[in-house]
Amino acid sequence: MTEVKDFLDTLTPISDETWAKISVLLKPRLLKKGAFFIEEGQLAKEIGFLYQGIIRGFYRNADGFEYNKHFFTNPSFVGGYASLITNTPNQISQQALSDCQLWVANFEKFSRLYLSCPDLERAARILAERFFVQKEQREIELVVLDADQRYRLFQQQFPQLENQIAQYHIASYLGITPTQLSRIRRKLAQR
Amino acid sequence: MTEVKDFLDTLTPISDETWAKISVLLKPRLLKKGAFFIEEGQLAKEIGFLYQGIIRGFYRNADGFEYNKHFFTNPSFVGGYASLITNTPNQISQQALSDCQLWVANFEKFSRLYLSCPDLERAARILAERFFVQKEQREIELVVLDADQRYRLFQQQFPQLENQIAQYHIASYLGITPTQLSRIRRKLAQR
DNA sequence: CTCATTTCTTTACCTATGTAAATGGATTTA
DNA sequence: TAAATCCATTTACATAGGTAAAGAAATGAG
Repeated sequence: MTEVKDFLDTLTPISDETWAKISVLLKPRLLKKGAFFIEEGQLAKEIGFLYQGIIRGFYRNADGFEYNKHFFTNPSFVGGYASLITNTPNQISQQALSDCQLWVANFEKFSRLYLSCPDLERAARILAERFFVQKEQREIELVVLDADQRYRLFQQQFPQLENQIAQYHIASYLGITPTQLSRIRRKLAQR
Repeated sequence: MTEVKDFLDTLTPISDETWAKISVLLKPRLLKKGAFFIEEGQLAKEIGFLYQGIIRGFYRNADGFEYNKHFFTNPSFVGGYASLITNTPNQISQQALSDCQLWVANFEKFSRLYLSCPDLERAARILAERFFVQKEQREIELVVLDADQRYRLFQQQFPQLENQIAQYHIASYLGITPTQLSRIRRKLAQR
């Protein structure tokens, strides 16, 4: 479980007492490629820590249209964050794009520790702040950049991912169709 | 200053001791229509609480292109949140769209209170979580909805705002040009 | 009230991207 | 190996939205 402790310590130092309380909540879980960690429409109950593998988080509407919001690569927290926080049903799903290994905890128990562990609540604050900063950045990119700039940015931000996942997942992350991504790739290759 | 206390209490109850420490940091400020609270390129130093007026937060690139990320209406915290958190220069600016009244505090002093006031750090955590949820929602809307659906959503979410600010500010919030917004408005009016 | 400025709308044209369908390569399954 | 499936690419066409410029309407200053 050292993966979790190390990650938390990068946010803020976690005391041994706090870590003792956290660690008893963590259970190992394997997720086979294609399996879901969370699905839309359900109330999220668990928070996960991905220490091996790739997970996509995506929005799916009633027509079956899918938009890949994010690719999670280890190390990273995963889970229906908005659902956990607001206690409303998940709008998004998370699915393994490779075989994955996680530590999983009940979020209700986890977040109850905030009351007795200010250092953990601090870590949670810092994590939420970082999530916000990431989302704000993504928002700007979606509006200000066109699709081929977003594609090149994706290549920089996830350099190892392009060969590991399907093109249509990348297209979906960029907010375009596989057709358009193919056009962009052709144009870029012509130089 | 009760506006600030009341707002914090909606996040989590704030003790009298904590409030005493916060309140000495707060200074009143007037912002005339058109004035900036923060500007891009600078390091943010202050956090503000808007209790009267309208402020736009926007991104501006090197070509002068502007994208209105958000409209702040009272009551609301304002400030270069990402800049404050990450201690990097602001990417965004915030400008008064009407005469505004704020309470302003030095963020460094404010956030140092987290160490001695767990209830304030809790409020900060909850606020960051809410900001994240808002941004995630906005991201989905930008990708999944087309411009006229986003326009109708804007009308619902800011019902009082449409008559108070310029069309081109709304267009910029929607991620389109005033030309396109005008086309959308014409089409909607024809029904 | 009048003139000047700003904002909104309209038009013509152009581009990025979507849709649907066909093709061919790659991978999986029988 | 053969068949079936999945995936990336390509093509033709349709549409949302951008750009530039002009005109109309609203706002503001003197």
